[in-house]
Amino acid sequence: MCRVLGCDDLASMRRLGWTLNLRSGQPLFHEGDPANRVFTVTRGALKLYKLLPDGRRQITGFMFPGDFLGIAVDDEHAFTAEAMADSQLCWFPRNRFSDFVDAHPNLERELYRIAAHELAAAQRQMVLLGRKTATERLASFFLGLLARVEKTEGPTRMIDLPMSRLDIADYLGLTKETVSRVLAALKSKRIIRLDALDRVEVLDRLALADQGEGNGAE
Amino acid sequence: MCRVLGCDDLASMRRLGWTLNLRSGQPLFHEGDPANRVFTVTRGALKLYKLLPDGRRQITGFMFPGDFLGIAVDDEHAFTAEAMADSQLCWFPRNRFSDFVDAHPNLERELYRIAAHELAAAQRQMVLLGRKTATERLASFFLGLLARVEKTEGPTRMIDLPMSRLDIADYLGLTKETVSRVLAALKSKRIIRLDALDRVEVLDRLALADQGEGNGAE
DNA sequence: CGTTCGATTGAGCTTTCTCAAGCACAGTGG
DNA sequence: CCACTGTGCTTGAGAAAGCTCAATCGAACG
Repeated sequence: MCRVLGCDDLASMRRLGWTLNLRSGQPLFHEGDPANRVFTVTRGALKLYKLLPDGRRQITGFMFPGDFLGIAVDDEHAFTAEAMADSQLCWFPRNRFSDFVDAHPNLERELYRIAAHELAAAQRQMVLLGRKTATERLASFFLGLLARVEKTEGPTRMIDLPMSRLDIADYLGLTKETVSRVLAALKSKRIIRLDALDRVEVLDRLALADQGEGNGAE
Repeated sequence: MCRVLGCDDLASMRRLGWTLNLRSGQPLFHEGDPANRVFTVTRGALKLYKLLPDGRRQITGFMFPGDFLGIAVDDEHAFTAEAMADSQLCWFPRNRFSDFVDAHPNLERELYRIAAHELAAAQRQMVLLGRKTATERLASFFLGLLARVEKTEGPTRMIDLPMSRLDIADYLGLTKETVSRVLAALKSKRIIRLDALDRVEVLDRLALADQGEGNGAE
């Protein structure tokens, strides 16, 4: 029904997939759940997060159409996945997926490639969380989203934000209030414009890059 | 001469490996360098880090004997690797390694498994960096080191710290001063003892776990 | 319209950082 | 054998970034 990975020679896999729809706010699975399926996002947007026992939350990533969701250790989900907007996914039973992977060495390699990319992204996020200021975090966040949009849709200055301020805060290791304040500051400096609450226009990408990449003195 | 991965059926690979020695403080490679080799640590300890243009540093991980070092995107290193103590590694040319992997499907799977584990560790570190207090970060750090030591050497209360306070700080997203102060606090609470500057004894593992896992009110 | 919920703004506070001084230990040379 | 020196660690005091709590705003929806 739908494809799970981007590999061109995997079209045959489409026949094995089921479709699943999620309403905004609905969880796909929880941290600790047995990971007996693998997914590809086909529509919408999800957030992935981990919770501390007292409720503090860290969002470890956002998923958009085309993203693969199924890397797991010991067949157990390491995070919760929840729809931020009405979403559609394609899924396979994991054991069937494993069989399929066994039969297709290229797919194994593709899977590894995806994991390596996610690892590199996680390392960049560690730098952000450990060492960047609030302004730098927001700037990096927007540049990352922009790069992602432009990869599929070509050059643009508009970014859609399917996530709330709280989600952004929990992704960047800040509070929603700080996110609001930094957005206000970036607006007043004419670096961004808020077309709507959930839609940002990047007015000055160079200034944003300056702020985002830790070039020392502003 | 030495093995790169833990897979038992890969003993034959040992014949392909070269040995490399590093003095404490010596870099193995830098972020951005072409990644034309893969490594396994056989002795010593390394730190992996990324720098911001202005010099701020985030250590993304530490490597100990048995650890594999070679996951890369686009054959480029995403971080710098530097010896924290005199170290020994085993290495292969990456292209030869790739050929070998092609010929051994199990190895490909093992590689994926390693990447998945590292990704899970990176996600836990994001929670630490984004949401934990200084005390919680140190507690989690010690518990992680302890678990790692115990995995190979059985139950113990002693942890060796081959890294400096600055390294710990740059791993936990703190300053060396804060690390020192938190250590002093944990000492005065009789939760840990400093056998030497680079050697910690865990006196009260439960208290450490309480502090480390975000159980809210202390 | 009134309500609701997320976003924004404000004020004061806390944690952690910064800067600076002091300490301890290892290595060196008198 | 012991001062001397360098380096990393610790401790202190003040500053700052970001957090908390609280009030207000504003768009969406009945």
